[in-house]
Amino acid sequence: MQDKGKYYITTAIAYTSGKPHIGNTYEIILADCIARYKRADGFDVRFMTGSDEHGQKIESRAARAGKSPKAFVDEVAGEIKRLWDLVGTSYDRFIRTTDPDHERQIQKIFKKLYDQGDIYLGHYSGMYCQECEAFYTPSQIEEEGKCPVCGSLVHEAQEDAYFFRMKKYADRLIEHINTHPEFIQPVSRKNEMMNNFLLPGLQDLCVSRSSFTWGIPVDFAPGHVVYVWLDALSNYITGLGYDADGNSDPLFDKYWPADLHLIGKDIVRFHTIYWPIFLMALGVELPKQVFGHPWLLQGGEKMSKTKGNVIYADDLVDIFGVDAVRYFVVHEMPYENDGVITWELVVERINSDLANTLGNLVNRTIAMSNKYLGGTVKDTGSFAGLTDEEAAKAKAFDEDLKALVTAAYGKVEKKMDEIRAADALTEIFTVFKRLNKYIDETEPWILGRDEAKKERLSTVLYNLVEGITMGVSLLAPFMPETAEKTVNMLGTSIRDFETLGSFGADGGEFHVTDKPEILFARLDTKEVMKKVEVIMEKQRAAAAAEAAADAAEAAAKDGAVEEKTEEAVPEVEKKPEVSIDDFARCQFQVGEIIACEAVKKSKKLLCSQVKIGSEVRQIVSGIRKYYTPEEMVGKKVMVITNLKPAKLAGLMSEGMILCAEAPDGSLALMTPEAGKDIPAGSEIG
RNA sequence: CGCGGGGUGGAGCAGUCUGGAAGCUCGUCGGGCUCAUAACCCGAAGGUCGGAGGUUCAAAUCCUCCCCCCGCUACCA
Repeated sequence: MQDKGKYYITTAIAYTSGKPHIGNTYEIILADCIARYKRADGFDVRFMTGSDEHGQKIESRAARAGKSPKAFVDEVAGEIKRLWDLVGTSYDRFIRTTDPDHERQIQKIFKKLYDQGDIYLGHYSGMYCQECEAFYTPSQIEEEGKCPVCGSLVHEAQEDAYFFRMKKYADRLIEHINTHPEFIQPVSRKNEMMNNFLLPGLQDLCVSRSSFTWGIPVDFAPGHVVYVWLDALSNYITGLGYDADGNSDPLFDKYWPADLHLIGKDIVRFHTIYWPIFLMALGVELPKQVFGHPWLLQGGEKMSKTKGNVIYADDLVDIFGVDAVRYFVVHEMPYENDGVITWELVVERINSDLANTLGNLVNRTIAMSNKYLGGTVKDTGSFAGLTDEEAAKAKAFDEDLKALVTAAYGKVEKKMDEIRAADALTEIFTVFKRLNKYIDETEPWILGRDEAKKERLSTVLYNLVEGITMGVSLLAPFMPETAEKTVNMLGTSIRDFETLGSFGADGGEFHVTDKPEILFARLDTKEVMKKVEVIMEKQRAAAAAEAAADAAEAAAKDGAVEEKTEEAVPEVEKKPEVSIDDFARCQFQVGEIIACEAVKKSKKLLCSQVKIGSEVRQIVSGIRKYYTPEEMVGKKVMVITNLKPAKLAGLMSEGMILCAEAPDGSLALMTPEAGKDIPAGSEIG
């Protein structure tokens, strides 16, 4: 095979705070498809992925689990690696930021940057959210001191910290981006980076922390650990044996700079601004390209545990098999917009593309080869037994078929060069669709009835076997197991890409198996959904347990501050004991809702007129998601009536209608027992 | 005027940068075929490309204004 040089591809390293879902796994699968494709295409490929294991969040998760941070990340990294292996990824190294060689290099890099004046000591102050591991400006903080992102409490924090002088390199980076239009992909991201960060002026980046200990120690500054981005991003070079003192491993010299950093669109900024600047400071070449891929959404929404709609790779693989999952995620992801996954969509794709188009094609080809020719097909080149007219038609069919099949590689290559993997798959499947059509054109079952046309029949089936083999060879990087199984059944082998330009490169005779296996059986959505229900049920239970633990932890940390938690089981945070007098200060009464309408300016609020004894009060409630204005009217509800009035979405609210909140967040009104006629205004106590 | 992403035949999308016959997959309907996994092949119906203006010989594509949907943000007593 011809040598096209080296190709170094990386994925983002996964954060070891929990199990990655299929959206995260997509990135690894895509990277693997590219890596396998490049290998097959003649490149010397190095493919690296791994896990990001430091930080305060992990420190506290570990503490909660009663484990040391190392034991905790060992477990999670093991889980991540298991998933990556499960989907068949062919990485050359799975790097962990806790690997000793990585840690040692990070310390040296930090020292080097400090010594040359790129890093300086300063201090950081602001409101800090532990859950997000981020500081927020006062304007971002919600009332009650909550984090704008995750809603947990933020703390006033100040700490000594080392900073990196970003401005120093900004002009060089802008120049680089302008002169290398391929550097940031898709291009829309490039404009975002330029307009939002680079052109307004970069802020220095905090690169150390002293408020927690689970990180790589800064060796010359006790109490400081290296903060996430310098630590995590550097994996791309430490994983190749980069050495800050100039004694890098030959691997580094060979594979760096990276040809492609494949990452999610949310971390484009770090990879196209901070990472290149770090490299400039180190005097190391910049990566050639950063591709920020879109997200895979569950039915149009982000996957979240509290919504209970997370889809995991292992569950998908259990039900559909590895290759079907790989096919789905790669095929379904558009280039720039987010893709959608639902269980139903997976079934649909598998049935139409994998079972009907590919599986059935292979099956019918093998069946006919056995039925008519005893399993041996060969290119006879003969049109014996055909009329001149039939022969002419036959020739035209063959030529048309061969033209399409031999052109496929070029088309796929072009798509893969642009990292348009979904389009590449589509190109490959047009080959299989064309082959199905060829069967109808040539009608082998009719040829099979006439002994005189047997040679032509053999050629037809040979063309099919050959065409499938060529198509499947292109498919192999995406669906390795399927490709292997198919060529085994056909009695052929996976072809080198460089042979795909000509038809019949591998000889003129094949022997297909007499025991064909169904590659992809058609699936019944209902059957699949039954299994899915079981999985989702399990997941909800697990999420409930985790959320309860989170809530407990938050409560322990913040003291008994009242907080609306999202726990999924009715394990409610305990409040401090109150005296009967405290309780007696609250006044609860029965109210009857006499009118109710949705609040225009809000999505969540209902505005009710509530009759309480002789007065009518206006109360605004956040229950629109669970009750319509119509069904509210006439209900008798429990109201706290001496609550200080407040303005909500511009409307006065004089009191609060009490509800019970179920684990999933849904609400139910508290109403007097059915059958007892309690007048509106009655006191509850 | 909070930020961002969208609105293209029943569903999901491509096409928009670089104007030039509206395309793909699924579904529906009709036909063909019987080798095959009720699969495969052919054909048809179905869209004023969110709306209104404008530029142009020509607009899904460029310009202006407006409407709607989805995230984020805020209200959730």
